[in-house]
Amino acid sequence: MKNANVTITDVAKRAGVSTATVGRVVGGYGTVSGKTRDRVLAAIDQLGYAPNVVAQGLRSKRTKTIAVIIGSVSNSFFANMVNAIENEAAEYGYNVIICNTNEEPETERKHIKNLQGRMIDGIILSSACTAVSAEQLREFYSGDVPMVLVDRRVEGLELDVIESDNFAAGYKTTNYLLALGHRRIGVLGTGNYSTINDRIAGYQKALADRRIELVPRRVMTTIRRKNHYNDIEIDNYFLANRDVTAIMVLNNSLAEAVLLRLEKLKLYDDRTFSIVCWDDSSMNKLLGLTTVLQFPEEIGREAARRVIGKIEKRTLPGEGIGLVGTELKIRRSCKPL
Amino acid sequence: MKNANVTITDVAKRAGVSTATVGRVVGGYGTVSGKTRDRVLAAIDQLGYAPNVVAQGLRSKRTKTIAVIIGSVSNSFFANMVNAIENEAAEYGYNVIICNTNEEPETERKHIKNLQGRMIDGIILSSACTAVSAEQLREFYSGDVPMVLVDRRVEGLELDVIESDNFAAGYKTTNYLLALGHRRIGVLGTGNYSTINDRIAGYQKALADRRIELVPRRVMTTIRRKNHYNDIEIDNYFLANRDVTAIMVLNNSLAEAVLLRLEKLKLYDDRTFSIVCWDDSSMNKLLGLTTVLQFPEEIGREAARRVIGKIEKRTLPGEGIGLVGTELKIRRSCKPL
DNA sequence: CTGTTAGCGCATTCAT
DNA sequence: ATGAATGCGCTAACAG
Repeated sequence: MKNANVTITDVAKRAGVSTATVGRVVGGYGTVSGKTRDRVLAAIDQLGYAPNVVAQGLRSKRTKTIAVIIGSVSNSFFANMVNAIENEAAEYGYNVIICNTNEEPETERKHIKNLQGRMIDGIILSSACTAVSAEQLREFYSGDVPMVLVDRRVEGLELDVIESDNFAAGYKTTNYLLALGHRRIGVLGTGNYSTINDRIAGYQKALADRRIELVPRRVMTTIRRKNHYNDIEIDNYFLANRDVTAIMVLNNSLAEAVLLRLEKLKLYDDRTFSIVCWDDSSMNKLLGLTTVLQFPEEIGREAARRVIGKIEKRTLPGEGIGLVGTELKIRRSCKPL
Repeated sequence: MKNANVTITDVAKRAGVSTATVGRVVGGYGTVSGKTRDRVLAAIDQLGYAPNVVAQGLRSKRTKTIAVIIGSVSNSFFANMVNAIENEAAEYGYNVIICNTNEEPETERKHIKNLQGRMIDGIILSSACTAVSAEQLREFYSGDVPMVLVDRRVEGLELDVIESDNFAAGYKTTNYLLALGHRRIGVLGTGNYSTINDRIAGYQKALADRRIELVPRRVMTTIRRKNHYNDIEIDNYFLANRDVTAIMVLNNSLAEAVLLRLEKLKLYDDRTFSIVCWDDSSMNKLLGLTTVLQFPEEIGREAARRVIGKIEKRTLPGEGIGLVGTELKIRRSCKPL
């Protein structure tokens, strides 16, 4: 890549004007006569001048950069979200820096610390922390840099959040299974994030609506150890819950592990029960799995607009939606009882 | 996030030394007495000072940032690669900016143009361009900024490349099918990238080794229109190639489309032929698809080390491997004839 | 071993 | 409408 060696001074010399004037036409502020503008433009073109964003940043405190902090870009939900963020940001001339936390609060802390010195204009955060103490809060966020939360809420962080309507999703999915006649419905999820908790809350509400007893052992939310799942735990769940006739698997990554175990246990082949998954994939399509579709692209797009709006202190068109809907895509993995 | 408002000057005042001295202890260069170092360190700690990377960059021409230019982070191969790049870069204190080209050379051009002014230290590029004219080449790259290619080679760009050994993969996969007794083997792929071409070259070599005739109609490489596949084209392929007994699908994204069509056409269910896919996924595992595994993490890791090595003009441990091996994961989708 | 000084490229106030 | 001058926060000579 060519280096940005040609500076505003070179352009000024070439055009026979001062650097201030060049700055005016490049930055589009102040007033410049048509004639000099043309001359400057010509010089810029001839020299192939591109403004040095770093110098601009140092001077103006704006680096046209936003950071996205997520668990991992390998997660397809985040990948699609980041993709949308990047596309949207590019529209507005922003670059995006990605930071993987691997879902470790400590790594998240490090990234934020590192970002301190980078004069980032804004942050989009899907935090690995489920709750933040007052003290941490100060370290994490003191209001200088615009920040929006995505996908998950964080207790103690009063910030804009763009997230799926997880409660509604859990509620309508459970109702769908209930309508098919299922009464003993299992739930498997991972982590203590608001996403999972909201979905489970929706599930509970649906049961309560029909005065159906909630059996705690049917809800399991801790099946992970460092990015891979514990097969034994999954097996034990199914052994202890042979009575369930339907299950909801709240994570896309978990679904694969569960199905693999079910195949081993010869449970899924027997069509012993119905199953609903979260987040679509080629697997879900090919296997005909009924799936709750989220729209990470929409969440990403909106999050990008939201931060950029805050950065530029203006309202971007379409801004305002914090809750993004979901769709229950019915395929053939749920049967009436 | 807190802003990086406390500067080197504040620290200097606090510690009762000059800014130069602070710079020395922060930057770890020059010589500082133990006593003053302690005083500076204490001041830094008290003030919560973090160096302003933007100012550092402007001054030292090093922003500790590398850019990754890819088709899309939504592509799981790239997502895993980017993930590894970010992890590795973080180890060395670098941030990574992602740029999606959507596989459009024009968008790629725009990103590179934008990057010009950002004082990026290095670039990792998976180009949407299959060949670059000498003129374009000059615009793209003049050697000032270290750049390495990943996944794909670009004709006319004499740069380090980190890629899968696609030729070997195509060769061994074809030989595997030949060993099972297949003689009429179909190939479906997308794009004119070196990846696809190399795999096909391996296929051709394997056939030639056994003096088996190459039938052009069995090789199809143009089934895409703007990120989605043309079902009719896929159907036509299979109608025109009813005689093939095995197929190799060279793209992960294409595999899904192909399987979906096969399901519709009732071809796969009939076990009419054997199938090998590229790049693993939950679908491949659940469906028992024999798959050529690539290692995007390894490619990403190596690419990161390579650019950083070039940036810092030193050799990082383990550096040097440009060709990353693949693994033919045999499952149950290929049957002897 | 440490301080002084001079920019890096640009935006911006103050003159003119 | 335009130019001169200043400084953003830091590094790197150069002195001492």
